[in-house]
Amino acid sequence: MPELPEVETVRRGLEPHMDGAKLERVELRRADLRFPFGENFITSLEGQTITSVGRRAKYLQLDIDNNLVLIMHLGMSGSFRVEASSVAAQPGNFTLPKGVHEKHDHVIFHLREASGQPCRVIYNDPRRFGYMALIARSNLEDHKWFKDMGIEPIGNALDGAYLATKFQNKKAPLKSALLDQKMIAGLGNIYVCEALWRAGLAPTRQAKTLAQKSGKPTAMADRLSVHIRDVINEAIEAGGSSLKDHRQTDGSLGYFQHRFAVYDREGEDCLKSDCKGEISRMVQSGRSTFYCGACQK
DNA sequence: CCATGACCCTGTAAGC
DNA sequence: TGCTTACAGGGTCATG
Repeated sequence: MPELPEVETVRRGLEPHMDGAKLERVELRRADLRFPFGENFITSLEGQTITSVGRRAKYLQLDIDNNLVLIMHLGMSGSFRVEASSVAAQPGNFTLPKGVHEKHDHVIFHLREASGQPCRVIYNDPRRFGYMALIARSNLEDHKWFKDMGIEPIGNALDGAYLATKFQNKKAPLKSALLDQKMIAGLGNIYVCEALWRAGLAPTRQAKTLAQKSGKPTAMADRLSVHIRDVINEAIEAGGSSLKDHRQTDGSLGYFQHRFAVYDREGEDCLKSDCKGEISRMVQSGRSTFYCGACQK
């Protein structure tokens, strides 16, 4: 499910329950996801308190009060659900009703929320492309997953000048360049397609054609940067996209998929006013690209 | 440097 | 109804 807007939606769903919560028990229902859990995964977490629930690109980052960071990546099919009591916790030994294991529930965090309420956070991942790892806070920036990571697509760092500079000598197709996490981290297949359509730029165009010889940003690079930021922000506001029934942590559905202009719309009419084209599908670097051949140049 | 394909794993939908 | 195939939001690795 996970591009940046979906991961951010998950983060916002987890934060009220996990920020300040104590990890009373960590239950692993198998030895690995995509990678094995570290040997000390459980013992490093149990009894500790979560001090913040953050995100970098498509990675969730939970700060633990023993100077470790719990990194969680959702892969293609990972999701969380929260089981919390709706009634105020009673003093003493209040506990949640026994939970029901669903297929592909792999990790269960048994929490005591900052408020004192008991809570379970359950990670489910049919394809197991997701992963979790503990990294020392002091080594985080140097870790292989983060050291070459590009800028966030939302925020001030992304503008036409950044794109023009980064793409200066890039012969790769624009679509591939935008998927490169070393350029912009967190952009995935869907939102790249959507941003290119909004900007009226062909996914096949060489990335370097957005950069001027002088190195100054072109109108195209400016336009693209604006549309990337807009589409990501709009998707976050909409609670992400609910493909394949992916749900938010409270079980509700995001609805941004209803606003896809090109993704999964092969053969349908282009939605740009005055454009008579229809949406095509092609494969670039092994992934589907959806685009309008008539208005994306 | 770049492009392509295989791979990790399971579920779903389409086609026969 | 069953079987087979293609495909899916990510990311890494080997190969040419």
